[in-house]
Amino acid sequence: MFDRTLLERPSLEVAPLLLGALLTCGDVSVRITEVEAYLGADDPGSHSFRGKTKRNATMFGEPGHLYTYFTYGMHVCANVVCSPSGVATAVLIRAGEVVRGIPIAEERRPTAKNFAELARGPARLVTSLGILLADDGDDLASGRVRLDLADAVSPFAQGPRTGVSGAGGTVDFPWRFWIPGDPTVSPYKRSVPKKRAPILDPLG
DNA sequence: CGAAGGATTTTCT
DNA sequence: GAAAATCCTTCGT
Repeated sequence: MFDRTLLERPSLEVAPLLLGALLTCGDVSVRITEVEAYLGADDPGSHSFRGKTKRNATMFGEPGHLYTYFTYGMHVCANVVCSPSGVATAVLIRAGEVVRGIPIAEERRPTAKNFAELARGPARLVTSLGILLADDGDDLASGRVRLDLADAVSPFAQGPRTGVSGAGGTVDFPWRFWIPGDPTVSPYKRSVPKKRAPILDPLG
């Protein structure tokens, strides 16, 4: 099931609807367990904050398309474009559970020590599925990468977004959504980071 | 288990 | 030229 009208809403409303949904590329499918909403004008952490560029053009287009981007010199991340054309919001897919094509995913992610690590983390999920930078802009209803909202009904938890540095990371907004207790949700940044002050030794 | 540092290149200032 | 919506390895407890 793919309903584009659901995705025409702002990413903050769409994000929880994606939990439990199925993302498929080729012979591998992932059940989405963790996402983050990215807004437009009011969100310094969003790629679309400073207007349209060559990289983020897909975010400004029709909802229900795939927005992929290259980051940290080696990683690709995947988003679902939300909001009507001209309004740039999107939901970053942060983690999921591989439910089909596990042997293929294991081959692509040899460093994964167990099934939960196959797609735990945005770049890992993209690697397991085999999503490419070239898939940017694809229609999730008919493209190489597809989204199925059929089972997207799960209880969800909500908390601060993670991994966002710069201006967008100085304030914690509850723009991250996940399925509580799921082993595939990123463990290294919790909903309430410990964030202890560094322990200083007065004697040096 | 947690903290810290390196890898590596695109993008925008 | 600096920062970046990350991941992996290593080292310490």
